[in-house]
Amino acid sequence: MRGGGYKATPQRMAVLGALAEEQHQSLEEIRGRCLEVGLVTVYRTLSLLVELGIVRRLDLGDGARYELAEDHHHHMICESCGDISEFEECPLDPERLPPENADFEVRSHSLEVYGRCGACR
Amino acid sequence: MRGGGYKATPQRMAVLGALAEEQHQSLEEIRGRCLEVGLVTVYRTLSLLVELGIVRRLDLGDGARYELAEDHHHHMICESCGDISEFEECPLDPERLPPENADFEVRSHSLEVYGRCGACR
DNA sequence: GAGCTAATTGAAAAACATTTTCGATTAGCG
DNA sequence: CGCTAATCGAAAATGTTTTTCAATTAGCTC
Ligand SMILES: [Mn+2]
Ligand SMILES: [Mn+2]
Ligand SMILES: [Zn+2]
Ligand SMILES: [Zn+2]
Repeated sequence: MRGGGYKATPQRMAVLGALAEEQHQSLEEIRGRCLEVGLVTVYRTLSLLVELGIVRRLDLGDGARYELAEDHHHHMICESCGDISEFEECPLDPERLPPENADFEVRSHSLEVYGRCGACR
Repeated sequence: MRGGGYKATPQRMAVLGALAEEQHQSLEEIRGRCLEVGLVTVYRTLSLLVELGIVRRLDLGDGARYELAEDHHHHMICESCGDISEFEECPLDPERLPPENADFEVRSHSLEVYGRCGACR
């Protein structure tokens, strides 16, 4: 973070701290964990962290959510209670990407699985 | 559409016509293809069509996009020019879903592949 | 440790996106 | 041809994100 000539401000530390407390939070949830940081700064800091690759932004249909960009993983989303859980084992068959005949250089992918979690069945 | 007690209004037909012209359009793009339909009605009609399962809403990070809900397929998104292309062959290994030890009933999934299209290399 | 400066912050305003309201219109039915 | 519940749309309300700009400050220099 310092490397890029960015200042380590208390606001940025607070947002990072909020992100560390829980994955997949909305901006408002993050904001709730660092009320001393101005709204504009939360927006700006999240944009910056995403830009720097420190944070990943998720679009799961109910507005943006943010998570610390750790290892490659995927999400299971319960359509009943909205719970989001993670899993690491990538069920993609690398042989089949890119698809046959497609002239495309694959850089990354995102996979979300929808259904019902154990608690909701 | 009639089945559910909904009226087949010219506005709804126009929005469906716009959707048929191209996949993955934003609301504003759809609106551009049926200027005779009021903005509020475009919002309402898209919500209704999504509700009815006729249209699918995509969240690819740059705002909502809509497509006629045809067969199951996935998307390749060019990070350079933004082009979105489709492919049908699902590269998921069904053996590996749900992941081991996960107590989750899989209903559906969405997969997006990011990279560079042929034209952008 | 004090001083300097470019980076950062935050309150207010602006811009943009979506939903609600409610009176006017109309598709579909008899 | 009426009737009526469904639909439409302009305006207002609400919600979200970005821009502005004056005040503050982190990190560097001396
Ligand atoms: Mn995650
Ligand atoms: Mn598609
Ligand atoms: Zn659940
Ligand atoms: Zn491209």
